[in-house]
Amino acid sequence: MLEIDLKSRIPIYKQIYNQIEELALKGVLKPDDQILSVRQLARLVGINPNTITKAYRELELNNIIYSIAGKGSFISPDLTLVSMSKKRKVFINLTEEINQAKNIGIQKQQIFEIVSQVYDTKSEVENK
Amino acid sequence: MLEIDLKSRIPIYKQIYNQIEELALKGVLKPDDQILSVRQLARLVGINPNTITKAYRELELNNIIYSIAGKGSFISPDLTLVSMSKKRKVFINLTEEINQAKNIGIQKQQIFEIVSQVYDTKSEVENK
Amino acid sequence: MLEIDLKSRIPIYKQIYNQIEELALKGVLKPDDQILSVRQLARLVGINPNTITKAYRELELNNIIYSIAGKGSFISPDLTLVSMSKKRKVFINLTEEINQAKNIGIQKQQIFEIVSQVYDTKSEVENK
Amino acid sequence: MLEIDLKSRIPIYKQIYNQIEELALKGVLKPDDQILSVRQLARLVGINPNTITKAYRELELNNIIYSIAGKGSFISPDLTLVSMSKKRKVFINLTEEINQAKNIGIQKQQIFEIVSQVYDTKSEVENK
DNA sequence: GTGGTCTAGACCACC
DNA sequence: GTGGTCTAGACCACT
Repeated sequence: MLEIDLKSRIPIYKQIYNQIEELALKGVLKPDDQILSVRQLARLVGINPNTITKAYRELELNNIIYSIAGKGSFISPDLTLVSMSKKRKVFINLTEEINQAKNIGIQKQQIFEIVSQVYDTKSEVENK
Repeated sequence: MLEIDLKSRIPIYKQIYNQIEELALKGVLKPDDQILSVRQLARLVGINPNTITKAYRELELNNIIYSIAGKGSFISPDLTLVSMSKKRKVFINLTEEINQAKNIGIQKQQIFEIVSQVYDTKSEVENK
Repeated sequence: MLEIDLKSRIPIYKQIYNQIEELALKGVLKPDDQILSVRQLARLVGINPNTITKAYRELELNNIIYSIAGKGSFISPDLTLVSMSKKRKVFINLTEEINQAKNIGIQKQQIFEIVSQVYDTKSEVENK
Repeated sequence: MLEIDLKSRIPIYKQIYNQIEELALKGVLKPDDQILSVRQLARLVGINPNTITKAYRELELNNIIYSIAGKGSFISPDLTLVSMSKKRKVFINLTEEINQAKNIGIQKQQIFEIVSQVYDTKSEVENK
């Protein structure tokens, strides 16, 4: 289900966060789907459960999953809201960065190349 | 000299910042050139001097201009350093943002549209 | 938490900036700690919220804090980087300023006095 | 009279500026003393006259010398004013830098060491 | 509630 | 004249 790169500069908990978020926002995981428990996932990917807990905590803070004590963790039902607000953020940030690029004289064409390069390579898990 | 869009969702001070940065980094404004005073520019574009001050302050913090109380504001002499370090940052951030956009399912085409929208805004310098 | 001297020739926003920077870089405030909101701090020290905003803005531009509209302001997680690059800068600038002082005939003793004056200002953290 | 370091990162005109300023502020050159003409000094130190001109122009702008067409250049009579305002600036900058040093946890003792190091080495011409 | 932006108007020191 | 600081009060979007 998940791929962890132990050598990456991206913290492991963030890699887990990003992949679950992506699966949820893209609809692979449906609302109210139960996801693996902290311990199950920890065993599966061979990572300390505390790290998984940290990822789940952040996912819960951002309303991507919800956890019920004694039962498990589930995908939030109101993901469209999350998705919308996240999309808005990305749009704003992207516009800002493109503006910066324009300011220093980078050509439109160069940006198209970066875009193509990102979209035409395998999925990366870069996030912030 | 500058064009302000009061209806834009980009803050006024940021619009001013962007345009002066662009003029400076592209070399239209030369090192040690004096730029309009806070009050002059405020009168010219019809907005509050505090808003101009905010833009100038930010420009100064980023070493794009320097201000001398009682004398005026001037283009920094060492813009190549700014430009170099900025170029690196912009490439990194841009790639990261595009990656995020991809991760949440935004299509390549939509990004091209944002790019075009930013680049096709009229601008005094955009004539190459 | 903070002490403001309204009669000081150092601007209020700079006093606030300095004290929060000091608390953050010395590790009293930990990464991701939430700090007082603009309005809370304004009420606490009895000055205008805009002045606090100015201090926080500067702290954010220098990556010492980060602010999220609607949530609050927090200590940056990557303070070691800030601290490192800042240390280099301070050493260079300090040496340069001392050199200038020497060049215009200021005595060593006078500089020692300034240093003592700055360091012997009461401060919550100055207890080592 | 003057020492020029062609390999220094400090611009030659600035080196000349600094040394004449130092001689004037320390009283080695007295008010209304005539200094070498641009051409004389250029020949003496083996530098292009344009560079000397630039140094003299800045000295005149800062009221350290005054030039009379056809007669030559002279040390300003009101150097105490210059000296005072320059001293004030240095005091302010120095205080600011020491504050910064304090903020990142540099000890008083370390600053004393830098001061001693600067004062106990031969005169440097560092300036900004 | 939060931070972000903007205005209007004031006073200061420096040039 | 210049930039720098500060106040008082307003509106916005987001949580």
